[in-house]
Amino acid sequence: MQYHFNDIEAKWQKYWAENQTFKASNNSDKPKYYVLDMFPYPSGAGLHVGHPLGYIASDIYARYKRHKGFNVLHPQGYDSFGLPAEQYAIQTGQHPAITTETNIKTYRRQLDQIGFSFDWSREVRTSTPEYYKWTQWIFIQLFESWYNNDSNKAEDISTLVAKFSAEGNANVNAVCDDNIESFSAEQWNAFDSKKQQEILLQYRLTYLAETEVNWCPALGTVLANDEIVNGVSERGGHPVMRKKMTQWSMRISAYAERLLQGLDTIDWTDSLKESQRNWIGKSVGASVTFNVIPNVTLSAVEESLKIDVFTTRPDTIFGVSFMTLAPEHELVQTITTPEQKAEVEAYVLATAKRSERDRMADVKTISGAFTGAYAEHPFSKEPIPIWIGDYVLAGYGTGAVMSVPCGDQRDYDFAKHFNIAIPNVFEGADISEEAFASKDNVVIANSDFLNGMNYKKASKRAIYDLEQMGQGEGKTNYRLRDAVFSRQRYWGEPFPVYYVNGMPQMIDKAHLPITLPEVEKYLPTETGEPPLGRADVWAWDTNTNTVVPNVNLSAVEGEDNGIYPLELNTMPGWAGSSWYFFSYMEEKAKRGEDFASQDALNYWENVDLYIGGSEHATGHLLYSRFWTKFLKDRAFVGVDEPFKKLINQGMILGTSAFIYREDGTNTYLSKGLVKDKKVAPIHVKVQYVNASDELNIEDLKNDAEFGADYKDAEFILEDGVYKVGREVEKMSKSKYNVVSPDAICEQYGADSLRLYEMFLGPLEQAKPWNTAGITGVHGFLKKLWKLYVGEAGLIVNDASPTKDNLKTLHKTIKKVQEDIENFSFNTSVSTFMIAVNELTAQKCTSKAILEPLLVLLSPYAPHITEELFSQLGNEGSIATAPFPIFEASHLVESSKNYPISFNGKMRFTLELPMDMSKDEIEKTVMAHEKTIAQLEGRTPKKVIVVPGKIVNIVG
RNA sequence: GCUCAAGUGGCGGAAUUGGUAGACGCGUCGGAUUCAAAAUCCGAUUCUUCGGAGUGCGGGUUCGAUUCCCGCCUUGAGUACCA
Repeated sequence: MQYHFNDIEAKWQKYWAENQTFKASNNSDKPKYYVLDMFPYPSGAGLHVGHPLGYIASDIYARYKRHKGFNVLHPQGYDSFGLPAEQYAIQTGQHPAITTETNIKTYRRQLDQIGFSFDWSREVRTSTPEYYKWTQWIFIQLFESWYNNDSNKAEDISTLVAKFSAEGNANVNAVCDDNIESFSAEQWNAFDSKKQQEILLQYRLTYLAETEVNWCPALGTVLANDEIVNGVSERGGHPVMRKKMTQWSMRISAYAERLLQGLDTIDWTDSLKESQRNWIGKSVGASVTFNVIPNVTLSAVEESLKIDVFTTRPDTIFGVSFMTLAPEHELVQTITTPEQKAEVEAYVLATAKRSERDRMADVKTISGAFTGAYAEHPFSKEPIPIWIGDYVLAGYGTGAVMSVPCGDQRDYDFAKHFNIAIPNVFEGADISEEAFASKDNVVIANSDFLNGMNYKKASKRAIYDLEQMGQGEGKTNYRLRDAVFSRQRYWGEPFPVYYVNGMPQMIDKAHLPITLPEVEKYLPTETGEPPLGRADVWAWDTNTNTVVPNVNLSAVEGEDNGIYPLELNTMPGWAGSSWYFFSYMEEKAKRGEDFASQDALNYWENVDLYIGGSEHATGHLLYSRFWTKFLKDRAFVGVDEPFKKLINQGMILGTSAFIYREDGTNTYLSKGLVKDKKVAPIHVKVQYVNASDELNIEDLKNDAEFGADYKDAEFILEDGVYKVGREVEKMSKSKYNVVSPDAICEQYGADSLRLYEMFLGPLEQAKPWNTAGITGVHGFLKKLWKLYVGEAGLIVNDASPTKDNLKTLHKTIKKVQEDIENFSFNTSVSTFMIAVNELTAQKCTSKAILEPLLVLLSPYAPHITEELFSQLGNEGSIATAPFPIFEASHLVESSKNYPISFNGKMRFTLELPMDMSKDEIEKTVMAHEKTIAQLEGRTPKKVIVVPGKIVNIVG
């Protein structure tokens, strides 16, 4: 009987679906284990062999945990809101919901054929109203919350209102907007409703603000910082510029410290934690206030102008010889003297013209201008010239720095360039060539009361004195900015928000979801409003609590018919993906009444193992942590971190193939003939190239898409064949190097694909795909089959296992278990190959060996093992069979070479039985030592055995 | 520039706490089977001037280093005028 993998795989996939083999239960005596993949965006191109890598790894782990007696939750779903579907809709007019549905069908078919043990009863799609109802609900919860620094958590906005009406805002310690005016309880209670709403908005965890955003004209939308790569949009590579817009923002900065601290409690890779740490960018220092010295211009405007700066080096405050403001700083116009006005204005204009990208690319050129104004040093009272310079960024800190040229290289370069004094405040430091930027081995000098102190002591003292004078305070700064939450797109979650007198109002939970309206086109309106502005029905009727046509909006000023405009923006891609892992905790059919049932949340807690790409380090993974912490603060969930352990699978790369067209001709040269000739390398589809890099010219000429281009082309062969060039690149449709899992499954089977993807190399490493190698693992599966099934059928019997059989089995159990727990799936594939080769050589037919071997292999190759398991006479799925227990006694070898050392010096090795105890080894070696000592005419020395290592003889 | 990860045959990659480097697979070569091929099976395969040399390069620790330490080089990823 042959190994008919296609039949076997189809049979068992059907069996699993019909029997709901992998359906997880929300109550069980078994311990729980939650294994999650980052859910895919269902793109039109379908899956290529790179996509399932992480899914295969997590599936192996999930199946292993089931064998180990865990109640495993292993769900899958789709991140189905997104830009590609919308862009496709703009081009074709096809509704994104329809393309998304089509794409999901393709994905589902492709996932099913690989044999994953997903519990599909819990599927999530972020674009369905049943799901985004709760995304909208979470948004409302954020709106209804503020961050109390005293309790260090988010609280209901009502506690803030209570404080305001009882004592005003003087004692409120909240994370909020800058420059909030202070008011008393009396004032608060006297404010009208609109004023109160405006103030509260400055405290809410999601708030409307006029912010400078990254505007992408080509995409017609704003982008978050993590959606921009090298100054262009991550999707499409379009230019991005700065623009002021009123946008919803998420006050993630409130959680900066907890997001940082939380990293110590989770099992993620160091590099990923490091990325998040850098992104959060904590720096500890002080804010220092400099008073501007009044001059001709200023006296007319304001007497007591102040400039706040942030510094990490308050210890060097006596080294300040100038100040630098960002050209965009709000005080620049005010403080500039008439003599300097022309120069400063020219400089500000020149900087504004340069794009963000130019400014980033050009860090070498030093430029700036003197404002003519001076500030007073808080301690020495010396006048300090105030400059502007584009090396100071408006967006970080206060947009102003105290420049200490002796201690900061950029200040140093600036001072040298403009001939500003560089006072040295470090004892023994040479600053003739460059600044002394180290914080270690610092002794402060020329600094009055700070002299002789180190960095730590001087900083502390400087801060203390500044605080006493009211000229500054200790301060921690974070790079993490609040996240813009509005997108000018159609295919996203609508906000549950309408506006009364320009103030946002939340729609009550009872009336959610607010579903996406139909629009004719998916482009922004002619007046520049987001696509939702095209909807005929997009206003909120507070009388009926329904969405109604916009035409009913009150037209006459002062009239109020209770119908108001709805928010036109939609939420960003990361909204739905920031909480989907909680939604899986309940079956689709049982969702609805609550965002997730408390029982389910309490049972599953958080994700035990999360597998996905590292490209989400500062996006999805940070936002999910933020929302989880928020939901925990408001007692909606019980956990502080969403993902306990995280593994980043490496990318599978494609091997592109090139043909070489000689310049100016229609002639293509085989690779070896190119030499010095001028040629243009052109990608060709990899399916037309065999394992020896030989091109099938006929197939290429018959290609439906490009065949015509080559009809009249001449191909110059070498040794009778056309050889292509090869290059390893990212697998991508545009590089024609995509290998589809469908073809692999058809030709070799899903089990071969699964084994081969694992065999390719370490999970976390990037590695090139090479289809030729799959014959190795496919051959292994055939050998495995032949070990169980002969010409006439099953050849497994009840023969008792030999010592060698047992040794092979138990060494395999040990290795495979270790490998799975360490996520080194590649080496266990080798282990299986060795085991099957050994058992074949041993002519093993014993069921006592061959049945446990199937269980070991079943996470990797679930179909063939199910089939053989069933042929061995077992009822039900192998998935629930217990993992075999390792017995060390079977591995005892007859002897081993022990290195013997004298006083740490290696002298000889001694062959001793493997199972000898420590005492016995010592005794045996001692006997040898006595003999040697007698020959060498000395007294014998003491023998010490270091277990597993070497035998030491000391004296 | 900074941070992190990694450098081992023709290729993908193995090597417990430092203990016989190159497991396993691909490819290549040779053989068996076959009229022939596919498929299958068996053997060889780091280099070598046959002395040895060898895990990016140069040092160090050790009886012993792919593994630990120091200094370089290269590649990949992330980040960037962060005060």
